[in-house]
Amino acid sequence: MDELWRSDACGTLRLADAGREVRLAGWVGRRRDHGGLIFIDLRDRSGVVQIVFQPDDPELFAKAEALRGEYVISVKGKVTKRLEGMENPKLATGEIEVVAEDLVVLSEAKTPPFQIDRPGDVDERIRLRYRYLDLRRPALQRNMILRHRVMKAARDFFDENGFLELETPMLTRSTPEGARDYLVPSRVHPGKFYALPQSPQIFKQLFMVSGLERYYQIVRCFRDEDLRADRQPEFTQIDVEMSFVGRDDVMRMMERLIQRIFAVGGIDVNLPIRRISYKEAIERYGSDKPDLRFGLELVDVTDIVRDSGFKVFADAAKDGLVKAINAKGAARWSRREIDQLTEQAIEWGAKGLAWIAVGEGGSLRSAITKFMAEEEIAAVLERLAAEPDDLLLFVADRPDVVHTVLGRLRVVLGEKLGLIDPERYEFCWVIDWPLLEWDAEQGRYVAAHHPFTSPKPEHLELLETDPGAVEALAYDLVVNGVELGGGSIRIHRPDVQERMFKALGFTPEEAHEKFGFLIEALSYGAPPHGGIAFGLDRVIMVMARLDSIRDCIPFPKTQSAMDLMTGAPSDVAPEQLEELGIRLLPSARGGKS
RNA sequence: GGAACCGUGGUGUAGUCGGUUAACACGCCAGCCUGUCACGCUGGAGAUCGCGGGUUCGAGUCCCGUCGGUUCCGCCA
Repeated sequence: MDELWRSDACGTLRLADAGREVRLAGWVGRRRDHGGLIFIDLRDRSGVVQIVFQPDDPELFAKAEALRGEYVISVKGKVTKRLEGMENPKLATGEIEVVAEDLVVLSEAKTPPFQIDRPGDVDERIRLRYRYLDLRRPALQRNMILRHRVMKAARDFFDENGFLELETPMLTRSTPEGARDYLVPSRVHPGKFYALPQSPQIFKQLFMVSGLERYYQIVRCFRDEDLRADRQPEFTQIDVEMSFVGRDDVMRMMERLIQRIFAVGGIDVNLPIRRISYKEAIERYGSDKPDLRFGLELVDVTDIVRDSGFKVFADAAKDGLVKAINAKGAARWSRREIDQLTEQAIEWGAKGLAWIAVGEGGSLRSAITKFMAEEEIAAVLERLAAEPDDLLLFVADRPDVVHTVLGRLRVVLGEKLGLIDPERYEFCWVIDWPLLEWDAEQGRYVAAHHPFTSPKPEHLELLETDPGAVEALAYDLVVNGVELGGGSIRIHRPDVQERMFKALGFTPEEAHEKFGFLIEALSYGAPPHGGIAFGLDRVIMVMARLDSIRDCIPFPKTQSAMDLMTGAPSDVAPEQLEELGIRLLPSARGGKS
C-alpha cells in the first residue's frame, strides 16, 4: 500500500459518488455476516458507510470473515448505488454502499469494555477509565466537534473586531479572595508556591495598562473547590478585556459574540439581550440567574399579612418578608407531593412551607386559612390572581431565605408543571450588582464579583459610609437559569483601588504586599477598561443540551476530582518531595489514592 | 464537611417476604445462512452479586463499616 490511506471520508459519500473508486479507512462497527455475503459498517469521524464483501474473491472474503469490532482497516472499493429497495434512509450514506476490492487490517482490537456503536448509558467509571473509547462514540464526537466550531467562531469574531489573543502565565501567584487555589511548589525556592490561575484577571488588566487595547484568550482556569454536574476543577474560559469602554460597550460587543457562537448550534439569539437588575431578579425570581422560560414569579404579600392571625406570617412581616408563588394547576397535587415540596423547602433553609389549594368554585384547602381573616385571604388570593385549581405556596422568613427557597422552589415547580421548553433559549443580562457582600463568618465585606470591579461612579462616596449599598458596574450573562459568564468595568484609578481594598478590610500593608504591583501599574496611566469571561464548557453544555459538563470536556475528572484513566492525583516519589522541601503530615499519608 | 441514590457475567438490567441451579437483553466464541443495516437461526463460554464484618440453619437480599460513582447542600471573589 502506498501513502494514500484514504481518498474520502466514510460519511461523506453520496449517490453522486456512485461509480468512483475510493479508498476508505476507519473502524469496523457492526458486521453482518450472511455467510455468502458480508456487510461492514465502516466508521470514521465523518460518519458511517456500508461496505459489502462478495464471495467472488475467496481470499478477500476470508479476510473479511476474520474482521471483528473496532479493527482499524483500510478498504479499497467502488461506490455503488444500492439495489432498488435496499436503501437505508437512516444513514446519510444510505443510498450507496462500497463494494470492497481490497482490504488491509491496520490494527486488530480487543473487544471493547462497552459497545461503541450502541447509544445509551454506560457506568461513568467505565467511560472515564476508557475515555479514548468513550470519545470514539458518535455522541461525544459531536460534542467535541461542536466545541471546536464554537472556539473557531469565537476566534473569528474576535479577530474581526480587533482583539488580540494573548497568553498569560499558568504559574502565577496565589491571591486572597475567591476560590481555593491549586498550588504548585517551587523547587528553586523551597517552601514557596505558585498558584494556577483561577482566571487571568490581573494579567488581562495589565494588558490594558500596556496599551494592547483589546484582548481575548481561550484559557484554562483552575479552582480547587468541590465539583458539580456543571463544575470541573479545571475549566475553559473565553476571557475578554477592552480599553476605553463602558458597561454598554462591553455588553453590546459580547452579545454579538454570543449571537455568533450560538448560531453555530443553529440557535438564534435576538439582540439586544434584555437586561434585568440584580434586585429585580432576586425579587421576582428568587435567583441571580433566573430562568425566564416560564413565569411562576414570586409575589410579595407581606403588607397584606402584617396583622395576620397566622403568627408565622405576622412575625415574619415585622422584619422579614412573606412571599408566594402561584403554582397554576397544581391544586390537584396530593398531600404527599406537597409534603415533599415542604421537605425540600426546609432543606433549603425555610422553617416550613404554607400553602392554600384553590378548589372548584373557589373552595379552599389549607392548614393556615383558619387563622386568617376573610378579607386577608381574599386580598392574598387577589394579589396572586388565584383561580380554581391553583396551589399557592408561601415562605415567610428573612428576605434572603424567602428568595432562595422560593427561587429554588420555582424551578422545581416549573419542571414539575412541564413549563420548561428545552428548545427555548431565554437570555438576559443581570446588571446593577452590589459591589460588596457582608460575610458574617469573616465579619467583613467581601467582593461580590472581584476586588477590581468598579463601583458606579455615583456610589463612590458610599464606599466608606454605606459599603453594602454600593452598586457595581458588573454584569452577568444568564440563559435558562445558567450563568454563562460575568464581568465588569474595572477600577482604573489607583486611589479608588486603594479605597476598595480598604473597604474589604485589607490593611494598606496587606494590600501592598498582595496587590502592590497592580496599584503601581494603575499609577502609570491606565485607560478605563472592562471585560468579561464566559465559561466555554457551560456554553457548549447549554447549546448541546447536555446534563453534565463532563460530556463536552475531553478528559474530565470525577466528582472527587480524580482522573480515572491516568490515576491522577497520585503519590510521588519521596525524592520529589525532598527536592521541594515538602514533608507530608501523617494524616496525608496513605490516605485516599 | 453534610445528605440522598447507586454498585449483580464484558455492558445495561431483573432478582418478590432471606430459601436451595442468580434470570433477561446486548456483546463475546463456534456453526449455519447471498441483501442485511439493532440481520437471522442453533449452540457455547462467561458472576465467589464492589470490599470487610455481623445477624441467621441459610444473605445478592437484612444490619454496621468501608471504597467507588452520581446528584444536591455547604463551598465556587
